[in-house]
Amino acid sequence: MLIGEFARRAGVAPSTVRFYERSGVLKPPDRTSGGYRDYDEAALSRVRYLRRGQELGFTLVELVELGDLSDRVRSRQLTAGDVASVAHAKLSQIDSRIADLQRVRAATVELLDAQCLDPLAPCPIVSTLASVEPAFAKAR
Amino acid sequence: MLIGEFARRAGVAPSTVRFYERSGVLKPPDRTSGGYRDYDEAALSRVRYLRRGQELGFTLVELVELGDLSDRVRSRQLTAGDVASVAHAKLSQIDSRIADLQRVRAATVELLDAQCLDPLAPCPIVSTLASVEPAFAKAR
DNA sequence: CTTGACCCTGCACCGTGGTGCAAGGTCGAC
DNA sequence: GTCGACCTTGCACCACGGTGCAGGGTCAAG
Repeated sequence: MLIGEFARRAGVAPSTVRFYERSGVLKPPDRTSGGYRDYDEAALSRVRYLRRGQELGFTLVELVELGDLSDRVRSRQLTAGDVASVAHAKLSQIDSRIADLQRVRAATVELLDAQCLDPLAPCPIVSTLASVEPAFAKAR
Repeated sequence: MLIGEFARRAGVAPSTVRFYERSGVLKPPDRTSGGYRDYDEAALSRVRYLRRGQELGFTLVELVELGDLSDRVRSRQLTAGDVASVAHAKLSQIDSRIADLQRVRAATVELLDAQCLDPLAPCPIVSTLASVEPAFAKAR
């Protein structure tokens, strides 16, 4: 499969596919006799994995690391303990992100319930976001 | 309050505060007689609001728009319907983001339960991210 | 009246995640 | 054999969210 069809099926631009290769997050495919990139289904999964992960807020570097991690697990170069500690850390990150979003969601529902339409009350979304201690804000 | 103390209390670097001003997301503060920026508590809330929103994945532009929106609601320049349609759109965005994260969370828990330690099975996180149709992936 | 901590402006630079373009090569159809 | 669609490389450029530095000013303490 040449880059045009490949990119279409992956839902990205050909230039993005070349960019992924250049960046080292997608391994260089085989080439046809004419020098064209020739992709297989595995490469398609890889790109979909990257796109999906990006949508969820992971960086390309994190996605590469995550993939490497699961590779090392499969090739038994990693103990269960190694994985557990990485997974635990990731889990608490994800949990606090979900909790944050649920707070914003609740504030949005409040907004929808027209509580924010009272010109004297502060917008619940804005005040939810504003009322945060610096120590918390620093935890990025 | 001068920029140093202000930045410390907001949990950001002074250069970041100047950047926010330059970018138009933080309104220029008063100046002391010596020409120093002189911040008040309201500015502090504003920066905390921006940082918090950024953590939740909003861009600076979105946060400015959100703030403007709630200002216009308070000054009655906007109808309830205007707000409702914006809020509805935001709500479904937030909901699908939460659902996505919960899927990744479930996959991470699976990983923790050592299901991924079977060298023959695919890592549930990686496969959750990879098994996505392009139509879905395009919906950004 | 100097020293040191802090502040000012302007400008260049950084990483991340791409997009666009020029100049040229490949290939199937006509 | 030439047309058009597609591919190649390399390089420049973009938006975003900053960071860093030079060259200079302000101000309180000693």
